[in-house]
Amino acid sequence: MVELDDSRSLREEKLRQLAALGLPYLPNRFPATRPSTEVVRDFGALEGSRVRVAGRVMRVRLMGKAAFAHIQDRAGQIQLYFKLDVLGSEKWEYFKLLDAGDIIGAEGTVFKTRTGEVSIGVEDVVLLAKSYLPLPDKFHGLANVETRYRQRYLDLISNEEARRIFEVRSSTLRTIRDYLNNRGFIEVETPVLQSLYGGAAANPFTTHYASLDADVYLRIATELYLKRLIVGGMERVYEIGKDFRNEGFSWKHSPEFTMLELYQAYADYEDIMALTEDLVSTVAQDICGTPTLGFNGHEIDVSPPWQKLTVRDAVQQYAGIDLKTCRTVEELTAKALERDLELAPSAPRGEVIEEIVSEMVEPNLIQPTFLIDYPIDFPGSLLAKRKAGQPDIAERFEIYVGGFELGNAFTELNEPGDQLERMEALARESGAEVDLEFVRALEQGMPPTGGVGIGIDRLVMVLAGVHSIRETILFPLLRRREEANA
RNA sequence: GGGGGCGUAGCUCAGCUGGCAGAGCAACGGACUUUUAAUCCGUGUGUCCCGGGUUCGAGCCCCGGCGCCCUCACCA
Repeated sequence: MVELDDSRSLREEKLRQLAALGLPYLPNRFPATRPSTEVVRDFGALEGSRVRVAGRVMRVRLMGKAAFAHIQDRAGQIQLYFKLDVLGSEKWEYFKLLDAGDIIGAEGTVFKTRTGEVSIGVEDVVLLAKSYLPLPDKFHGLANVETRYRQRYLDLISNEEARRIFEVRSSTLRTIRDYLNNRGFIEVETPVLQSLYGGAAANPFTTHYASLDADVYLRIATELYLKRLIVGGMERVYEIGKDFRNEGFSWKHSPEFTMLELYQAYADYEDIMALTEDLVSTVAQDICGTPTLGFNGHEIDVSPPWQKLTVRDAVQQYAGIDLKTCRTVEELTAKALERDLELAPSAPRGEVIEEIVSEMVEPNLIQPTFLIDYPIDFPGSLLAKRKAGQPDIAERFEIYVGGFELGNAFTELNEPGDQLERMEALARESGAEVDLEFVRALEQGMPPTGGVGIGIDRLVMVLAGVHSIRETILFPLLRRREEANA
């Protein structure tokens, strides 16, 4: 009947033929539909009654004068049964001009087939949107990683696993918000474009604001602004938003990622540990129905309480080095080099410890662990308060699950003098600019405060059991590419 | 940025030692009124990522490039 070379013009021709039948097609709306899974779930009540559904045609099995098709909607799939006798010859012709991939609306009677599948005996069908392009393999789905990311819609259409991951992500965000909102936290939004960046150690993305003729940065953290809000009396604040770090991609790093940061006044890092383990286990229970998660070949139990391990004990346990007796950089560096660690020749003590921890400790922290009490000169402790009576220890913890870092937290440094000194020292070493306005906010008086930052993408990785951060990001950044599709 | 791997039909993938470009699904034509990875009969898939080179002959070998994946490095 139709003899055209490519599938697109074939489908265009089918649409013309369908239009020529004079029946309704491509309406602007198709209201009052039920989700597919609701029809299946409520079969007992719906059997024999008329329902309307809509979705994408995924597979068609044409058998002469009858046909089965599955449509997919946001909830799942349902089978439709088309029969010449029921539809009448005109509508039957209309149906036969539809293609796999088309979006259709259907109305009909709920019944169960001989093999027991809840289905809809279609009495009326309408084309809602034409698909001019073929679907990926109906059995294998779409496997090509690059295509899955560049054309994520195809991934979502054809791979149930992709839909599942992003449902987990959505539920994670919703559960976290519910949890925090119920505990008196308020959600805020702080600037993404900043004229001075800070709050973490990372290279920023730089852009230019024409109106001010000034370079501005995409934020690398929300910390310094959220603490200003604590100074302002908000007491319990959180932000869930994108941070941007101009660094390499890896299975656990994305240049653009989502971070939860929360701050609670009158709390210290012990309180924040309790909050964190309760939050994460609540989210896991809510989303997965269990505190036991499969991740990267491990069974991870996020039920509280989590193991607490000081950096000193961890280094003793996993590297066999006693930080208490081994006090000079030279001694420590020698021991690290004995263990085949790579170190810059003049690395300061804090960096040597960091190298030991990241190489020999972290990969072993599979079950949820609070690694606590960092040496004050350990990189990343700039904004952490000193432990009472132990000025060389920062009240800081990092969360490890499955051998990788999930979050970082402090009893927040609220002494402006100490903060300024430490920022100035860092500025001398690394050239980082001191955020004097932040220090001035501390001078106004910040209550004792605990705070934590949790990588949402990484949390979703653990909750969904996927090993690549890109799997948790709908549209991961890819190099631009010429699309040569005709 | 370094190292390794991959790129073949719309999709999933084979392709041997360099010798006519392959299969399944999808598509198209036909049969079939409860199928479900429907089945049966028939048809065609193509910038083998791009550009050079070697060769009588390149999907395969060599050089250069592009893209993706893994890994290392970077990551107060």
